[in-house]
Amino acid sequence: MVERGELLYRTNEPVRTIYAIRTGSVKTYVLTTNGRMQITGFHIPGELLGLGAIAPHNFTTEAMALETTMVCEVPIKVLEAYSRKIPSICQQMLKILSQKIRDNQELMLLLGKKSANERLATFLLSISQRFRRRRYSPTEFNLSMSRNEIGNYLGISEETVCRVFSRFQNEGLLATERRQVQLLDLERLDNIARG
Amino acid sequence: MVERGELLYRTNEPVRTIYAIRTGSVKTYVLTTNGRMQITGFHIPGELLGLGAIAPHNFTTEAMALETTMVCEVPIKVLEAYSRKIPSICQQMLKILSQKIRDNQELMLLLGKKSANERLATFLLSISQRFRRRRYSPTEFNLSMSRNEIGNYLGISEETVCRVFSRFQNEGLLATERRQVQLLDLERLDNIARG
DNA sequence: CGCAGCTTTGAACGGAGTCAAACTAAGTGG
DNA sequence: CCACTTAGTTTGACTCCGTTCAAAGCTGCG
Repeated sequence: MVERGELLYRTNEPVRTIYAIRTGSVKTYVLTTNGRMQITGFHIPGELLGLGAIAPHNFTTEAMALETTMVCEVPIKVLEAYSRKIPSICQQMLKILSQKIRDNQELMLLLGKKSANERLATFLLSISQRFRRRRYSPTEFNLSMSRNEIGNYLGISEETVCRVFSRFQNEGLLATERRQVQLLDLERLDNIARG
Repeated sequence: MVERGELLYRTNEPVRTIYAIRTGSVKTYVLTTNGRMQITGFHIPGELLGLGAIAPHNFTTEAMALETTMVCEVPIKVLEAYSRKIPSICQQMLKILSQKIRDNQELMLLLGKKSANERLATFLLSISQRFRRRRYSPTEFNLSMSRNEIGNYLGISEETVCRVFSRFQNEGLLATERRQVQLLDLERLDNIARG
């Protein structure tokens, strides 16, 4: 159980456990030597955290709770014990790391090649799809992260995030009241996201 | 043996073999549905290609030779056979995927948070370090990729790449004649790269 | 030689950043 | 319970970095 703003782990810390999110949400990010931050992911219940650092043995990212969050901690020792008994565990872990690589590739494409409109549309649809998979409403949800955090993640300023939200609202693509969002035209959002 | 411009593999193709580069160089990239491209890495002798796609079983990136390149192909079957005999192979693969995730995190930081100057300085120093590790000169080398490809990788236009090269040359940080580069002040470049 | 591709530089434009200010919601403590 | 504080959101005005468009120069190859 961690409160908003608390860290699950920090950069360079040895990896002792990995985390499964039960409730709440978490952001992960990397830091430059001079303190700049790039958020690399937002994580919701059902997702695993920390596996990406399992081979270097030290965390390369930091994880902070966006709200009160319940996590299930799995000690590395336990994981190793299982993987000796069941070799397919290693296959599973390869699969999870592969998925992470693909997610990162998508984010790089966004950061390197997309406009502000395309970035926010992509972001909202990605949230929508993850909620759909978990049987939450894919069109009406509450964002647990601030405009600032969205902007950081998407590589744009928080003001630009606000402006794009306003534009989308004026064009009837969505309705938003602070962090409450209702997607009104998924198809058109999809067209924008694809560029 | 592949010639400049030839593909080692393409997106969605099933993964039958992975590749070790012997000589030459290769770029890997992801594509959007509408054909935009983001280069995700340049690869030099000694590096492995294709492992990132081992779990989804289909390539998510494409790999193209930047020049005449010799690769050693390792069939997945062989890899699997070994990994049944030697479990530590799986650990090795986890390590390689972890490294790839860290590389991608660094690139995301660059794409999301760095200026054009910082991007090119970071890029040149990264090349420099990789050459140093392979016992090539870390200060004098020949780039195998075009300005256009550098720009695509760094998320800036080819013209901006040219302009930053010119700036750096005027400030005595490096000397460049087309693709031949000589780094003259690693320390100052490092300061720029850190931002 | 002549062409095609790559590189370089200039000029003008524009999207997003920055700075600033008004507004809102949510705490917090008296 | 309410005044006050604080964090977050929104909008406007201006600026600037990097893009785009255009043109000229260079290089290597057929």
